[in-house]
Amino acid sequence: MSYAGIVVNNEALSMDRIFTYGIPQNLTVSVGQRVKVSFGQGNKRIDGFVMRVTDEAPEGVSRLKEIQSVYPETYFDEEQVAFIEVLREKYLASYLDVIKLLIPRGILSGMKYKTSEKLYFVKEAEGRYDKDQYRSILSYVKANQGKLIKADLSKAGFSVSSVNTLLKHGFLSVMSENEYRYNIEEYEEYKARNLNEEQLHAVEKIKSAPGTYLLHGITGSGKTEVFLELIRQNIEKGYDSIVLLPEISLTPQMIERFKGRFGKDITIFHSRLSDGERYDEWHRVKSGKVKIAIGARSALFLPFQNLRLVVIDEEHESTYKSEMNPKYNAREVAELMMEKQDGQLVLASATPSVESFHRAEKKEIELITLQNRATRSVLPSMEIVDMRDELMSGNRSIFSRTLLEKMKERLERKEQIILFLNRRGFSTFVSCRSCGYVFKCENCDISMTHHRDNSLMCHQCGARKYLPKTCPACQSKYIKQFGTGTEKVEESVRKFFPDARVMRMDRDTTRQKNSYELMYNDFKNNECDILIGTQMISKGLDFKDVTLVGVLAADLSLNMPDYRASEKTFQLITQVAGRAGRGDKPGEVIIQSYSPDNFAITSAQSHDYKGFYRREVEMRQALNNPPFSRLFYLVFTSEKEDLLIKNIQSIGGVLRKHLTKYDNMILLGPSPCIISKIKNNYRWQVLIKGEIHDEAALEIRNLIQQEMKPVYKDIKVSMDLNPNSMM
DNA sequence: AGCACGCCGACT
DNA sequence: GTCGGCGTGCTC
Repeated sequence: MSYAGIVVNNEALSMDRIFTYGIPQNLTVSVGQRVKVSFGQGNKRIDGFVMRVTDEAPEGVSRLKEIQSVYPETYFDEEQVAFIEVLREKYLASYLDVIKLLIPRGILSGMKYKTSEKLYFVKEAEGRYDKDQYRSILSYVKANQGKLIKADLSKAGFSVSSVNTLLKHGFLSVMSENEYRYNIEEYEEYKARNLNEEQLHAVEKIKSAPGTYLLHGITGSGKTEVFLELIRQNIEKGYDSIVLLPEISLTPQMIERFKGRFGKDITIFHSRLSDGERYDEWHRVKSGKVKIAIGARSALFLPFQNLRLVVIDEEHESTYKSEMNPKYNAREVAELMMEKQDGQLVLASATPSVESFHRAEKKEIELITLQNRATRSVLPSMEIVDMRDELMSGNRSIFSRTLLEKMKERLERKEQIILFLNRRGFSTFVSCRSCGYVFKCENCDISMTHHRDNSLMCHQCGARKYLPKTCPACQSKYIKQFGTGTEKVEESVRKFFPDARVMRMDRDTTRQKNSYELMYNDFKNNECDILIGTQMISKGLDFKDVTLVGVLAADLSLNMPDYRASEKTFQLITQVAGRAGRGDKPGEVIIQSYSPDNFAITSAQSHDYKGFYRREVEMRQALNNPPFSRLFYLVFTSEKEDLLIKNIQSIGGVLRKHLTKYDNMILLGPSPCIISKIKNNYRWQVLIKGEIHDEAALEIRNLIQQEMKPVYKDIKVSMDLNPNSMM
């Protein structure tokens, strides 16, 4: 008898292991297949996935059960089992979590192909069927062999019962065909452009050897053309390619470009697809019909057979890190995949992450630079406006006088304006309106958060102090809590320029399926003068008439309680500035700030990535932040606040003791999370910082699971290595 | 997670 | 005696 090692579809923590089932004589079972088994005392019928098949009987198993049935499809092969194991350990996830990445969503709920019954002509009318109505149907079907279904004939005015008669007597036949639900919209051909010398050099370099490359190209330097050429060459060799983009960059414009170049042998894979569409795209890849995938992070797991190229555009974007289990980072996973395949991973950005650039400096990955704009347009001129001066001169509005003046000018000249305000979800900080002083934690270099009892608290280490009545730096009384959103901007713009056509683009206004495209087209067709938006407008948009970009509050991202606040600010300003002056007319950017001397802002102003990077990396090193350390972020949640606090304190003690066995690993907290309660669940956090290698993280995970066993029903734990955000 | 087993108190 | 309430432990 053969045996199968099976991961069962049960989310429970203690079920995360491999169970052995017997394979009955009448079934053929192989690795990667989905099977039905009975499980537990109740013999509940559940699905499982085959991880291995052996002839050796399992040891120490008293009651061996047999597999009941097998599904036809195979979701992974033996090689990928090792990959599943690696991801499971690296991201502290379960088998099931990882397997779910590899199978299209909707599979577990039994998704099926959508089939359609296509009609075929068989023979000419004869005998008592030789009548006009039959002959016309037959000739119509003959002319459209295999293209029509009954509904089409009905629409064309034929009688469906006559069609049925012809089918019944063998004049017509039907064949059911799988119908793919992918997007078959029309697209214009996007011709290959001649690459300039820099671009050619980049292509040559990348294709010369397998490995990871960091493609650092200023905005407008034509990185996309480099990808397109690499993909073309890859296809020529019969290999597959994946291009990952942040969700917000999957603009119609970008999709047009890829489809226009490579036709329909491409899949666009993102979160807006329905389960059915996702299922179909997955099968198109699986069956080898598709050689290229463009998509968000999850596209990385499409079942390509010969994947040799992965491009991660805007590699600095945080969306490549999953917030859900497994909390994987697409950059790391892609690298693992390409190492195994001897393929190439291209990380591309105008503003590379500090982490990636640091790796390039250490020669772990190869740096390739594109220094010139591909088109003849020049980089926009950048001006910083000190908002403290505005306040002193009695201007309390969101707009500086300079910006207002420039806006007026553009409106008169019928040029377009983009106003950017990075009001992302949660953010509160306290700052002095007169001198720009921001209350920060002395230990952590992050902004302190204002609490209702009028205290300031550091949510990283738990330090607390009272909010003084006057600014510690300049004694002014103008201490204010900040918070302005795009809606308020829209209102102000309408007040200042009642005749201007204004559009606001953020998560609230683009919720509906086509709203993004509609707004995009309106703006493109000059049916709008001023576009106000969040991150969403910071990248990918290419409008030739935009000559002014206003960054309303550069400080918003700068004062986030996050060690990457400066990095994010530099990236955002640079990206959004890149929207200006893409056509013939030169662009101008106004950056409004209360801390105009901050190096993140001044470096962005002078288009100086290297300068920014140098300063930032020094600070990271001084504070032992990544990339010089790793962070391990643990969040404990419970509805029972007192139970949570009691347990978190003891966990804190146990952890602190455990960490003494490592050098250079410190524990911050326990402290309440920045968002201290979500949906009636109280949240406390612990942050471990230091040289946390994967094994140490696993050990810590196991220790915590052990410690939390008695209260596992009441307290949930989330663990994230190298988290994106710590809220 | 879900189910069975088993130990204990309350009640016919 | 016996019904059921929940704590404990196992699931190939």
